[in-house]
Amino acid sequence: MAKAKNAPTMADVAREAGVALGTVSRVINGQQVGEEFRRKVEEAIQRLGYQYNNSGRALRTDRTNTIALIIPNTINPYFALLVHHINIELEKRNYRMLLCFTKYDRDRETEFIQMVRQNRADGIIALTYNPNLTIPDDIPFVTIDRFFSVSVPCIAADNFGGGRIAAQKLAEFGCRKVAFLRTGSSLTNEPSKRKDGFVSACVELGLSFEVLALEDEAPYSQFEDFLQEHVVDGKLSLDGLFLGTDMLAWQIIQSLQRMGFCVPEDVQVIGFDGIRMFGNQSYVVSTIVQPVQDIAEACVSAVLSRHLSTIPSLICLPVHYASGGTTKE
Amino acid sequence: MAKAKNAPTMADVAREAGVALGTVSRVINGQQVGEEFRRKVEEAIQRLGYQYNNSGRALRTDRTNTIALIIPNTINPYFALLVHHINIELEKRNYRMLLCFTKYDRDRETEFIQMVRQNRADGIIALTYNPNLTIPDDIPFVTIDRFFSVSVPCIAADNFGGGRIAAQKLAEFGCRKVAFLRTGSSLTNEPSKRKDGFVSACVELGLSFEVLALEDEAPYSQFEDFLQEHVVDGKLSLDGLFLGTDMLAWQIIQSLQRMGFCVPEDVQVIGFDGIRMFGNQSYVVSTIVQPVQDIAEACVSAVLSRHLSTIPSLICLPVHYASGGTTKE
DNA sequence: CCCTGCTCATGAAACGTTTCATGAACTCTG
DNA sequence: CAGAGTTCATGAAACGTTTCATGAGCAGGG
Repeated sequence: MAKAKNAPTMADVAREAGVALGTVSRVINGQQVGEEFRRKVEEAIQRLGYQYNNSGRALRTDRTNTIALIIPNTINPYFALLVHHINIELEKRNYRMLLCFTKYDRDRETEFIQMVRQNRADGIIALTYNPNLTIPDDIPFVTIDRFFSVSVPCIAADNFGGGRIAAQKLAEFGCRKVAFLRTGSSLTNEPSKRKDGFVSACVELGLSFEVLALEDEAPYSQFEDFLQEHVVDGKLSLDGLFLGTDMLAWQIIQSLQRMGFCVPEDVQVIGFDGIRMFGNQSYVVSTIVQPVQDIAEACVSAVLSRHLSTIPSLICLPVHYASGGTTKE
Repeated sequence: MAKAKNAPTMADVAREAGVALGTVSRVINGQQVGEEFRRKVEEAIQRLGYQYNNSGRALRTDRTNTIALIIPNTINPYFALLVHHINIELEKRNYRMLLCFTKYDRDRETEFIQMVRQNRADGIIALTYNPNLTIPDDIPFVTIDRFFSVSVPCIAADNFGGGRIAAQKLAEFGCRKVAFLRTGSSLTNEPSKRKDGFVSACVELGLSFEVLALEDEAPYSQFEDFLQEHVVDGKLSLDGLFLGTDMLAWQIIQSLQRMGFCVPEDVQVIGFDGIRMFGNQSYVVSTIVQPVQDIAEACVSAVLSRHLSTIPSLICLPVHYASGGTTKE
């Protein structure tokens, strides 16, 4: 069966090279070692085909070079993008990723933190859906898009600014009556600022606006009901919509089309996230693009920072608008 | 700083409970232990807030309960789906996932195997793009969609059957002149059987067909050239297309629309994979759906199997057709 | 009552690293 | 040339588990 049972160890290398165990360790870790000793050790490593064993190091140092990422899933393209870039960023720094899918289940989030503790990960990056989550104080903890307290760094896009941009764009397109729709109203989270920014810009721009914020568990049909309520004489009384996410924007566009309305002719629709078809194609809908790569970078440097407490408790990264949508005809 | 330095260990628990170290271990691992001892140990664990430490166990047993997944990225929705289901499947069995993104880079694949070795993962599941990859013989190794040799289990969808279904569907739709387009011709991989199945069914059904198999690195423009060559008198001389992947199908549909053709009125298009918009919406294109969940399950049970050599060297799982596409209008 | 066999807790060794105190071999300074 | 300082290899201890040989305690059979 698999695993060669008597894989050579540092002790074997030391014996082969005729040096002390500690010397081998220092060669491997690139520390100060005399030229001749280094050569002897390296040759011995070659001869024996020695393979470094991280388990030993983890036990001794209590550091695993692993960071846990807690996230609902990898199916939503925004999450998939986050996972991708965080992994790349970790890899750059020689860290591994321990991936935990919560499927939006709050109990699982708690269980995962426990599991992470037992696996001695060196830190946690979490995109959580439990506003009452108990943040561990024994492991460096960084959140994405969720502000818990000043002692827990939160990395987010500039949601407020994004909301403003959305309103400005709708105004540019000539919209006069707009609405903001989203789920997740129960969370005191950063994304809820999308609404705030949107509203503030609508006021400044003199746009008439409405806001529909549903609970997380609200059925999608409630959005359709909202649309129906705004149909008068076969016409939609709204000419611009800003949705909390691209996924919602996509669904709304489908609904509008089923109802016989054309996007963007009858009504402009803007989403949030910056999802692209297959990653490298055009944007799925017109959208406020999140700087996923920068977010990933910020999360990783924050969680790996030696002095977590010196990290700002809220880091906002700039967003931008991009037009998209499947080409009509 | 983070980590509480003197976290209690099994030895502390043993002392607190007044029992031997080994007894604590057996309680924790659910082995035969007297009732009274078990109770004492459990109470001590509670009192001390003891946390199990996996590093110690990994060192001692040389098993980490971790499986590495080597895959190009998580941005392509098909890969994202695989990652998701494999993770879920591993979690069921109390295993963790070590995720390695190759970005289609062959050297990275090799480097990852080395890294996995050092991290002592218990096995590897790989979707590789290097047909010359050296498969390690010291770690259980299972591939997705790539057949290497009889001693390396390969899990795949029934690509041949899928190709047949595609041809049958096109025939049902009334197509007479069809084509199969794909990249990746250089790999002697399972997906290339999509062509074989398609061709065999075309022959049986009396469809006239063409095949365009491009190298991996071929620019997308070559597909557009192919389409252009088949325009005669402003009409497309093909009425059905089968694409190697949904991504390609999606791109082709965009191209066709730009060229002024309607899908499916002018030409039927079928992809392969079963990608859905945001995971739970309708299929992006009409497609042959891969049983991702079953593939994940098969990969995990294979790689965790105690007797890898008894696993069939090729496992094919059934596919099915699903119609999709963004609703026209 | 002795012996055998069983159940089950004990204590110690082992896994492969890192790290630290020790000291050998030099070099420099006055 | 003696003493102080520097560089660098050594040997051993420690990290937190699992596992194994040992033996204590007890029940049953003759």
